[in-house]
Amino acid sequence: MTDVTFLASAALPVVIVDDHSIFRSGLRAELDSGIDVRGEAATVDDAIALVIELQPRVVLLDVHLPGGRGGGGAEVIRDAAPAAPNTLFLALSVSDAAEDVVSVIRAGARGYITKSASGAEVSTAARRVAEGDAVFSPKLAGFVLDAFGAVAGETAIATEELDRLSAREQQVMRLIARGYAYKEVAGSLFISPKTVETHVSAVLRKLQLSSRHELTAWALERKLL
Amino acid sequence: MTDVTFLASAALPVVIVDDHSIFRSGLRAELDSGIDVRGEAATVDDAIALVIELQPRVVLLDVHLPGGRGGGGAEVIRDAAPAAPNTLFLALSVSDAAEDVVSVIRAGARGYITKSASGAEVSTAARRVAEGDAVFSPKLAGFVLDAFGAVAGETAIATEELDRLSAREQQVMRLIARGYAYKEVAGSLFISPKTVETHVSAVLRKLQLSSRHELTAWALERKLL
DNA sequence: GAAACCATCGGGGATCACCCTGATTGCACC
DNA sequence: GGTGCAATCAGGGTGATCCCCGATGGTTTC
Repeated sequence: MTDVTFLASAALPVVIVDDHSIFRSGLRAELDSGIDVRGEAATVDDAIALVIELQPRVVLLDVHLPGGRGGGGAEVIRDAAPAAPNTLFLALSVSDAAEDVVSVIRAGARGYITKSASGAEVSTAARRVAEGDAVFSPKLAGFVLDAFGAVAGETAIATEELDRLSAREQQVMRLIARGYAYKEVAGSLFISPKTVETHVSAVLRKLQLSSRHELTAWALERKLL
Repeated sequence: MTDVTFLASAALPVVIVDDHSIFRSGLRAELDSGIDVRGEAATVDDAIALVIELQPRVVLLDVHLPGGRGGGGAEVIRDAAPAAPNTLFLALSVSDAAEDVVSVIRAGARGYITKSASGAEVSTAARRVAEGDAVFSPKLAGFVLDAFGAVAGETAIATEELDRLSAREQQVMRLIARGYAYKEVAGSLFISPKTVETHVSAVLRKLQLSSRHELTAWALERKLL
């Protein structure tokens, strides 16, 4: 999609949600001609009703909002999105605190920019969200990418301590760490509970742990489960 | 930062890395005047050397590349980035496979767009990367956001369930999840082991867990320890 | 072929974990 | 002033956990 087809297409219908009326009117004035502000709301409840009524393409959504059940912008997304399937949400906030970003992104926002952005930048961001893009302020980009990298790269590596356990001991260890009782482990490995006991003792001794609870924590830390 | 100051600033110095010469020349021709292509490379080794030599602001980097140790674009980032601290990498690829995206993002790329993008789109993406933004194609935006939500959201959800526990119960829960025995918890909180038992029972019931092992796993998953 | 593991099994016993049914105090809400 | 909840504690019980002591047979290693 090129800029030409873009400018030639109809203006982008948006709704502004923010509890500060001065900010709303400033934003309305600063947005460029490619953005068509269809409505405004100042509280969680008003915003939900307005979004469902107007079905805008994009909602410019403040993160901190009064009303509703105190969920702020995230609550608006959760409640309005099911009834507005073609609406996308772009979070606007003065804050770049991790918990704010997390809550709205999890709720389904397609972007997050700070209020220090200019009208032109917000306009561009709204269009990009409408195109399906994810938009983040420079400050947050690194944060999001780090989190993404963390979830994508969780492949635990070699553990020298693990090598000290025999194959059977490792097998028993994994089951014990998952919380299975001696009897259950015995049943699933077709051996006696007493044998399981012996293996567990060996595992605890070799790993210098003192209980199966520590074993669970040990295994979880190393992502062995 | 407005568009005006942007256009007024010097052209953005970039390097193109791709093993297809036709694509390189097409990209060079299609990029707008705000982009200054300083050089091109076709292999991993050439790319590393060129990036270190020219220190461009942005590298337009193909994901699949011959040469090096077979690491493709990710290898270029890993080897060149330490010696080019002010250089940012924007991945370009025909593929939108998860593993390709993951490898270059983990290596440190600040964006990932598919080769179906127009020259204007690549130009804009390069400028946005230079500003510190994270750029993703629409197709990938959802993928990245999902992954982000997955890793970042558990802390948010945990608080909801956590609120169902009284202050004292949370206190006991943390100690139990760390593997302390009833007696130890009792000693450190100056209450009777029997009271600890009562609290633990309440915690397990409220969280719908059946043993302290599950509690340990529950707490670790939510990074409460 | 002895030494060093590994895997298998058992008895006995001390402690721990978990559940049940109680109880008391204090605090807040209506 | 009753109703509810959080926090404290107790008795009694069942089963699980963990350690001690053993044992047998198999493989690998030197």
